[in-house]
Amino acid sequence: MTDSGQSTASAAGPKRKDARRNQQTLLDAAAAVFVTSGVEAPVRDIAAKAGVGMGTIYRHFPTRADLVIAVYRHQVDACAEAGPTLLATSPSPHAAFEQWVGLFVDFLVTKHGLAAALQTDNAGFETLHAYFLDRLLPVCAQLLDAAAASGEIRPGLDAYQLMRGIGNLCIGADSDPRYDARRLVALLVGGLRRPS
Amino acid sequence: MTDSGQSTASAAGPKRKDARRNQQTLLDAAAAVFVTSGVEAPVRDIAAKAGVGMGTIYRHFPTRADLVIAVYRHQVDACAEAGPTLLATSPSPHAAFEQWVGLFVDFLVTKHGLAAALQTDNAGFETLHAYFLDRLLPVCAQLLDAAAASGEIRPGLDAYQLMRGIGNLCIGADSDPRYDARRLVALLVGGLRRPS
DNA sequence: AACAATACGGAGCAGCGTTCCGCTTCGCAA
DNA sequence: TTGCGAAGCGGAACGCTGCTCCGTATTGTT
Repeated sequence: MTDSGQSTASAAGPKRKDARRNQQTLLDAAAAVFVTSGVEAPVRDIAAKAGVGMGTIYRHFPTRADLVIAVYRHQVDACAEAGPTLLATSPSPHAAFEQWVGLFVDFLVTKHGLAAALQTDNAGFETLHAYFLDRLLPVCAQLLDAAAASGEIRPGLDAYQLMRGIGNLCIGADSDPRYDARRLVALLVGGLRRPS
Repeated sequence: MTDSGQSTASAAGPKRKDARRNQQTLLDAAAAVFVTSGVEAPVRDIAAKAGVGMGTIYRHFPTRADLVIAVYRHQVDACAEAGPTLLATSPSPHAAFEQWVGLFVDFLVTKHGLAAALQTDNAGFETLHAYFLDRLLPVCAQLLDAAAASGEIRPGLDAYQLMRGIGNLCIGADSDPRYDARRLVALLVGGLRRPS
């Protein structure tokens, strides 16, 4: 269930050349449409933008969630890999933790509708939710544990809840200038700080 | 635009008796369906449960949001009225504020899918969003200001962002036992506390 | 050049919110 | 009681989704 390269866009790509080309075209089109219309843009729009039929899209990406994952995979991976790096290069675990949270929030906030799609109740996007969790939860947990171990924050909140909370706070952060998700997330993680 | 009794279920109800009866039947059916299937339940289900046609539902409640508002109006009003009361009876403004937040969170968390529906990006529910804001934002602002004036919390976060943050944190709180919205909200408002 | 294997396109299905209009029911007036 | 306009009703129908299915076209191998 945690495999990669089978149900989601396979790593090497299909065998035939036209198929590989279409897959890339689709990824580019999807990325473009996601920027303008959000992650929940109609599949037909993406197919039209790519100049392919509906069948093609679903053959390459069995589910809309798979397409979203494929489009953002690199950035999610980058975010995951930034965790250990920050932990190694930051003056304190807490600083690393806060920087990583900032990275995560920036990512979510700049992807129109992604945070909302991540919520489980959104039908058809469970795979997306699961992917983010698989990829980022261990990283978040590591940072959180390190910060707790260094005594800079109160322990007792698990990484899962923290990530869900942060994700939730990012919902609708675009499309509402009065709402500043970064600030609220800062407040939330500020609430974790140990009252020294 | 802030009137009541016209576009949403009118206070006195329609003139004919059958219409008034149907309106009540619809409210009861909707309330029941919301409990079992959530706020985003298909309109057809509600009509079926009430034993009326689609036309009837849309004549009484021009929009699904109007129906949701009508169903929860009493509870929202109660929450709004609790604000001043708490402020008058609590030992400190900050205590009143925290109690009110607790009330608000309890309300949201126990209504399956309501918090999610409140987000603006959810098409067709803008009216719902607006109603909650109209009704609760002044109350929240009053409590927040009082708590800030008493020096118990840091000023600088407006009530709008706070309410949106709380609402967001409540999304998906049901249907996920691992997620405790109350706790995260407590953390968030805890982050507001003045470091005395 | 022939032929599997593979991929493609888009019509079609089911489920949603919402609209529309012919028919029914209500309640008043005669 | 009866007549009748107005108010209300039901559900077929529309447009929009995500997703499936299969006849047709493309590919690359023999």
